[in-house]
This record gives sequence, C-alpha cells and structure tokens, in this order.
Amino acid sequence: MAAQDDTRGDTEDDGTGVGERDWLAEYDPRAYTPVAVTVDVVALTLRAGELHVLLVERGERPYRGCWALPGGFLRAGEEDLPGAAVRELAEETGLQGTLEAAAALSRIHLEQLGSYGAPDRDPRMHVVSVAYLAFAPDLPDPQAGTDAAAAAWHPVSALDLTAPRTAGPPADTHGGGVGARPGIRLAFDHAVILADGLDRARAKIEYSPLATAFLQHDFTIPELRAVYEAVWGERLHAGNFHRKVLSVPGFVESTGATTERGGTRGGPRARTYHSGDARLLHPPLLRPSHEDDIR
Amino acid sequence: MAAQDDTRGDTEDDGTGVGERDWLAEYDPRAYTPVAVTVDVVALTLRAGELHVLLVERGERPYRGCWALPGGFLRAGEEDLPGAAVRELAEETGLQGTLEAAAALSRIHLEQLGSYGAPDRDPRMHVVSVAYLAFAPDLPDPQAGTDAAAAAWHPVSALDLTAPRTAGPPADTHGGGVGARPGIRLAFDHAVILADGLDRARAKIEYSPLATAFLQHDFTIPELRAVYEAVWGERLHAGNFHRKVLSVPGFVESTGATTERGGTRGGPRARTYHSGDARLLHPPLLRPSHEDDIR
DNA sequence: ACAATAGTGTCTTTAAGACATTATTTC
DNA sequence: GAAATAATGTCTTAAAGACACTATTGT
Repeated sequence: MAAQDDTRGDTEDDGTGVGERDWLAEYDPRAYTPVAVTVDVVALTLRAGELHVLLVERGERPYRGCWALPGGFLRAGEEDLPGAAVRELAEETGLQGTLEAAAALSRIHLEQLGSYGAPDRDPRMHVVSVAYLAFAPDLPDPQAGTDAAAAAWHPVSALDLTAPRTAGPPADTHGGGVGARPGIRLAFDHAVILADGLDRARAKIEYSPLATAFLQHDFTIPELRAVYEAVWGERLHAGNFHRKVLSVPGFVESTGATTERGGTRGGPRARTYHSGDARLLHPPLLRPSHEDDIR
Repeated sequence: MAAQDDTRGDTEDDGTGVGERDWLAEYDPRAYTPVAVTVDVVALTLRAGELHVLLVERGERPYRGCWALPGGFLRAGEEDLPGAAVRELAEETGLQGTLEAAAALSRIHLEQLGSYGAPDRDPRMHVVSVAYLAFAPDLPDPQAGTDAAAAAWHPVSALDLTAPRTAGPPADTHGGGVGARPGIRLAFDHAVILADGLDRARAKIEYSPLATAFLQHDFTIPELRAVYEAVWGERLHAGNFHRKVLSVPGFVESTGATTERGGTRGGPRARTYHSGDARLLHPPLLRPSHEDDIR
C-alpha cells in the first residue's frame, strides 16, 4: 500500500487478528528475511570511435575473475539512489577528490535504468539491484587503487551479451578460457542489465541531446555524428545528419570558431559547437528504420 | 561491482585491511543496517471517460487515513519484482481466485516504472520502493475484504499532484479536511510516483499499442480515441485520428462487425476492432505539440 | 427535422532521405 | 595532384494536420 505496507513479509492478516496500531514502536526490521539493495552502473563512453563500458574484475566468489558492472551496497539511511550511483562511479573510476575529477564527474549524465530483483540472481541471498545508466566523455583509465581487483573500459563489441537467463552462477568460469566464445561473459545477470542499458542509450539519443555528453565541451558536427554511429552501430549520411542537427532548435550552439586542423585524412576544418539548452529534440533524430524490426 | 559487491555498507577498506576472501561463509545479512524493499503499483484505468488510479486508504501511521498507492513488501526469496506487483494488484483489487479474475488480470499490462529510495521518504526506516505501472480495462470496484482499510478507483483529476518534495510526513493530515485544497494529498512520495507514472503512460501510448489495454477485447476507433483523449487530457480530431490509427500496420485488426447501436447522442454504428500484433507503432501517434513544451 | 457522430476525401505544410555539388584541407 | 571530408543545395516521398463532406443513427 505504501512505501512500507501494513502487510509484512509474513502473512499476519489470516486469523491472527493482531491489532497493528503502534507496531511502529516495536518494529524490528531485523526480524524479517532480509533483502539487500545494491546500485549498479552501466557507464558508457566513447574511445577511439568505439563504445566502451566500465567493468570491474571480481576478486571474490561467486563469479571470481569474471567482469561485472561497477556497483555496491546502498548505504542505508545515508544516501539516496543516485547518490550511491555517483559514489560507486567515482570510486571505481578513480575520479575522487581532485578538482578536475569533480569537473569530469559533473559532465557525466546519469539516469535510472531499472531494477532487477529475481530471487536467484545472486546465489548468496535475495538482492535487488537498482541499475543506473551513465554517459561519460572520454575519461582517463580507471585507477585500480581503490576498491576492486581491477577496473577497465571494455569495448562492448568484445562482450557476450547473450542473456544466460539460466540464473545461478556457473562454476568458476575464468575470464577467457574455455572454447572460442563470442566474447567475455559478465557476472550475475549483468549481461541483461547492460543490454537494457544499450537499448536505452540507443533510444535516448533519438529524443534527447545527450549524445553530447559523450563529447568534450566543444565539439564538431562530425564528432557528434561519430557518437551516433558508435551507439547505433550504423554509418549515417554525413550531409543529411549535418543539416538535421542544425535544424533542431536548441540542440547545438555555434562557438564561431573552427578546429585547428582538418581531418587526419584531409578535408576542411570543421566548425565547433557546444550543447544548447534544449532538453528534448524536436523533431527527433530517428534511427534508420530498415523496415525489418517493425515488430 | 556486482549484484552484491565486496564493499559492504560499512567502509572496511580504510585501514582495517580485512582479507575479504571467503567472507561468504561468515556472511550474516542481519549484521548490517537494513534496507526494506517494497513494490508499489500505479494502476490506471478508464471509468466514464476519465482516467482513474487505484488507491488504498492507510489504516496505520504514518499517514493514517491518507490515500496511498497499493503495494507492500517484497517477499524475500519467494518472488521477483513483477510477481510482487501482480500479487499486490490482485490482493488490492480483490481479483483473486476466480476464473474471471484471472482472465481480467491477464489483460492487464504491467511494466516497471522506476525505483524510489530517498533515505527519508519513509520515517520509519530506509525503504526502497520499486514502482510498477499498470494499464487495466474497466474493473469492478475493489473488494476491501482482503487487506487494507479501503481500496477504490479515484479520478486522477481529484488528486493533488504537486510534489511536496519536503520529505517526511506532515502530522496527521486526515483525508480531506483543512482548507480548500486543490485535491487529495497522497502519502509518502506517492504523488511523485503517480506523476511519473502519468508521464510514462502519456508517452507510452504514443509509440506502443498499449492504449488498447484500457479497453475490452473488442473496441471501436472512437473508444480508442477516448482513451487517448483521457490520458493526454486533450480533444483529438476524430477524422484524422481514425485514419491515422488504421494506417499503422498491426495496431488494430477489423472484426468485420459493428456495434449494436449508435452513439448515445446519435451517429452511425461503429465498426469493431481488436488489438493487432504490433508491439511498436510505426509511425507513432504523436501528441499535439502546442509548441510550448519544446524544452 | 435536427443534432451528433462515423468514416472518407482533399489540400497544405513539414520533414526525411537520396543524391549531387562546392570548397577546403592533408598527404 | 589526388583523396577525403565539411557543408550546402535540390528533389522525391511520406506523413501530420486543417478542413470539408457524406452517410447513418438517436432524440
């Protein structure tokens, strides 16, 4: 009924007839089967024109040696959900303390992705994980000094995102190993979470200007196009893309300047822009349809 | 890092140097400050052409006498999140047991809305609530026999959705009461959750055929238009709407039949349709823009 | 008869996409 | 000079929205 209902984990409404008034005083949360709450982050960035995701290597069982999404316990009573997400992100990327770290973090877009709570998704106990999605500009390599065994940006193309769905941890499958697997397997149901995050990201940049969150403060239209091409995994028509971006009010604003040099393989210098004040793109930048995935 | 990280609620990485290996064996979940997990449901339906939401009246403090979203504890180890949502919905609507109840429940669309976890959103303890959004056809009035003090469908227009944001429960504000308030206030942060649910619903019916989930199996185009008008809160052009719906592949399929009678105020009998097999609408049914909410 | 409504036709405007073209830069 | 690329122009097609119109029903 409410954030916390009168109905408790055990069914006390069938006959016991307990007068529930003032049970607040005698309420002892430790008397019930506990559920743990964690916050995991799907942090995406662009490196060398390819989409990367931040992963950490597990040092403990289960899934020891497997790569997993950065995340951790919600600190009860101390922080809210987005607060926990930025904390985990800062810890795992090593972006802590320094001024430039704060500046880099401030440019990161963060939004809630969804929650995952199947009873057997973690073999130890029932864990509900609230997943967040982050769009980051190209960051330095994570400093592994803080927490996990190792943290690194991985190209999403190198990961196996076929959902194992068959919950429960397979024995100790080490990082690479066995046969000629299509890619790295992630721990727990993190492949599902990451796939959902990618879906969200692909849809999000259609209607929002958040593709610019992958870039530095000033950028060119071709750089912006590279973001769309990397996230959507498709080549886009340069001319049409250029005109379309400029036609959306508030998407980008010209700086009046151009880049210092042309492209590495020739071509004129591009004008630079920065993100405008639009929160939604009207009209949106729709993905190429392909007429296949209609349903 | 994972569904459950090596980092625990307390910070043990600063100096203690505890070897974390095999702490699984000695792991005692009850040793940490607990977080409760509840599942709340924003259940929407159409009654007499107006959008309604299912609410229950709280019988206990805090917010005793206030209306709240139906919901309750996640049963640890027993159910997943959508399972808890349908259970709460069935309990609170009284749609339990009977065959027709199961049939009615099967027609309900359910999707995850988001999670809410501010530390002070419930004064008793830190509660993370996973909210679900449900689209239901017109259901009978809830049977209050089961759980809460009372459950009823409320027109959303009768509710005060101005987010109090100032978390924490105001003293015992009874149901209506004090001055000439714009509408009923909801318990906890449920006004925020409901507002998010309405936003999601308004956006969802643009791109998905889920507006049909508000109707019986067979429906007419004008009935479908009434759904859009109620959810969007706007009158739509009957002629254009009709043609647009029929032009979207897989949205609706003709039954070949018509209604028995014309409209209550005259007009020809309408043809009947049922939902098609499209999962996404191409092209979508976009809301009227109004050029105001561009950003 | 009259009012209301289902359903269709037509026209204008907007935008998407294919394609062509010019100018500028690197190698 | 050759190749690549930024940026702009033009044309075709699809779709949204405004409006008009016919046909059918209830009061």
